[in-house]
Amino acid sequence: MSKGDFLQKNWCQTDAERARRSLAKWYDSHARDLPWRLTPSLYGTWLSEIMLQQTRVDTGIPKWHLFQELFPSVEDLAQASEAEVMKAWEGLGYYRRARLLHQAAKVVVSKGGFPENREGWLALPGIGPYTSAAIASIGLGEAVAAVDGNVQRVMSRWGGVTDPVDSKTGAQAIQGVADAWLDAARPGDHNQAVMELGALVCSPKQPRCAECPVRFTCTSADNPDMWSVLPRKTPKRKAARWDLTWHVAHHGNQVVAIQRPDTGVWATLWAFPERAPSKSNTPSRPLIPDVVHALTHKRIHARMVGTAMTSTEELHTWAQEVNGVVMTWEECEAKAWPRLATKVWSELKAACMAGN
DNA sequence: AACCCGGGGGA
DNA sequence: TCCCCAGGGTT
Repeated sequence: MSKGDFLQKNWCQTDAERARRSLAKWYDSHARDLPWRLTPSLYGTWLSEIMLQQTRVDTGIPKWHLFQELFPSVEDLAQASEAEVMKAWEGLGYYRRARLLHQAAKVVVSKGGFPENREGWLALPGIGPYTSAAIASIGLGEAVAAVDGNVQRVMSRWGGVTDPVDSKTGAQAIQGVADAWLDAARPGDHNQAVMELGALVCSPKQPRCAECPVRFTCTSADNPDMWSVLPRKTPKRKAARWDLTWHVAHHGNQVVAIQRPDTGVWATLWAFPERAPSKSNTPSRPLIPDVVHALTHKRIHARMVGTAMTSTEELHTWAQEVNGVVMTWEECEAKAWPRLATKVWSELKAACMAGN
């Protein structure tokens, strides 16, 4: 490191070492009893890290238990069908994670076991810089600093990093602080301690500086002018409106459903056609009030339109046109559907059945 | 570097 | 409403 770099920093290695020791002591008494920490395994750690990508711990816990029950080992996961994995993942979002997890399980089994270092993990589908560092440090004891959203927040505030954390210079600065903090003797506990600190104390709004174990070396401690603007991030576009219509062609207890394309929103999940039946003898009618469903980058205004077909044959003809499938409601429920569908499912079904 | 990809919870 | 969450992949 050059002399100029050192002078621009408002923290030094001694501060980082103090913070590390203080944090370790704090973590000993504040670590949460998360399920994957009780009987640690590479498989359980891997599952948790994939599920917790952009997902809150409290949201991930039930799914982690479900996967442990349905797919107790990486071999079980690899042998399961993609449909089974997607159904288990239903509702958790970012469905590509489930497919990449499944693909990675097959790779792991074909190679006879889990990777033995960070580089090996990084090569697996769905494993990036953060997840590889997390698994390697927690599961293999490799001395690497894992940087997630919590760490970005803690490090930017503590070290006074004002460059956007998602810019090249900002990311390098964050990595520099995280590396300086790293406890190479117990990197797994250390990385989890930093994240725990970010989740429990150094929260996005109203951080609890009075309870913070590293406040004595922190650039932003008790300084709202600092912590309120850190971490800085490049601005994101607001969600665009998406007017979506699902056409539910139904007859008796059967409907026409489609599997969505393998790219784009809700890839490979099941849904209803967005086109209206072309030659139905009966008029279409809205089944339920329009639904507003917010995604990160799309604000969906969904209209559910039903068409009562006059026969099962007509249902099949329409299914062929849209490359769909005729299924009973019960058969539909065995597939993985977007949250938009599951949250109105019972009303949708009732409205269709009432229209027959 | 910018964009895409879900869904939910807290302020 | 807005922001953020144990991010990764694609362009």
